[in-house]
Amino acid sequence: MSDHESGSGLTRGQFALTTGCNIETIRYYEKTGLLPDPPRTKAGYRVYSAGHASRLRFILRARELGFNLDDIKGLLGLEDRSVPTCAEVKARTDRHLSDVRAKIEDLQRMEAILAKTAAQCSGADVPDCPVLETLSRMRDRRHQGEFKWAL
Amino acid sequence: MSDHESGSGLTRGQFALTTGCNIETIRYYEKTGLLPDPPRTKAGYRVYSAGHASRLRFILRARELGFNLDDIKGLLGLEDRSVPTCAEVKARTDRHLSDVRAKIEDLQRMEAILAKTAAQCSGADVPDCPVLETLSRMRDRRHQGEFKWAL
DNA sequence: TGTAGGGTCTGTAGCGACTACAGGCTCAAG
DNA sequence: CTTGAGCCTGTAGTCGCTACAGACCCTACA
Repeated sequence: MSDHESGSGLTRGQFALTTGCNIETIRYYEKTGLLPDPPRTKAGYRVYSAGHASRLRFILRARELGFNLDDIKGLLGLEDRSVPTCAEVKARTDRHLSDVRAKIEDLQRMEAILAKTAAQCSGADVPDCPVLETLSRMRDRRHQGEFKWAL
Repeated sequence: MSDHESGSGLTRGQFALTTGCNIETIRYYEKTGLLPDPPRTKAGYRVYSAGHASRLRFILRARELGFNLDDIKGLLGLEDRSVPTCAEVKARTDRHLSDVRAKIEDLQRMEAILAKTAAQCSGADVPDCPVLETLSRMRDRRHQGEFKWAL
């Protein structure tokens, strides 16, 4: 780098490697305001330092726990003012936790039905199939719209 | 309807109401080939009949069990030829079932950590928070990229 | 000094499964 | 004949990335 800044700065590629985050994801987090715009070299190359790394790791861990990016902005205090209080964080976490539990329940319902019907399959090279039977006859559960998250 | 066809045809709105499916979703399923293009009145209005209804219900039930639209095309025999064999359906179902189980496990991991850390919160109006502590210090699990489905 | 190759820059499009809207047409009731 | 509801089409937005095109820059080697 003709442009080299004193010592510890990382390029985008190095930053991606050391944090284990996809290089394009980093740019996306900057665009959406989760990561601050890093300083640049004269040529316009980003230069990352330790502060960026610890914030990115925070974000990645929050994603691992299933928080969405808006939630993470809240956790980082990027929404209204500075660091949120424990009460605010707890409220957000509790909301998220109940979402997670609801998803688990939905998936367990699916799992039970799928396992039961698949177990009835002959596995033969014939068109008669218990799974298709189930899908043709299953009673409406009026849960439509509640399971949409599952894709 | 000046255009009325003999008896049992439904308009798009009626079809949406009786199947409980969003009106735009129906059009989307037609566009993507899951539902056949229905016949039209002279003015271009769609006319749905019993066959459409039972296929749409099949699709909605498969979605309730978490099958994606490609899977559903396969289940409906829209991919290669006609009705798939029991063996093919079972294979698809088993694949889907193991996806569902993997998602349940991921969510349960999240749930455990979230519940544990949220339980440590004072809930007070202070900036010190066990959740933020956890997110700042959590060990890397090297599961990055495996939980991405969860949003 | 020239050049080849890698890395970086920007903006934009694609994924899946919808959902929503704009602007126009048609239909039935009053 | 008007009014308002419903239908038509095409297109854009959602979320969290991911991938690409075309340009620029930087280093290493001949």
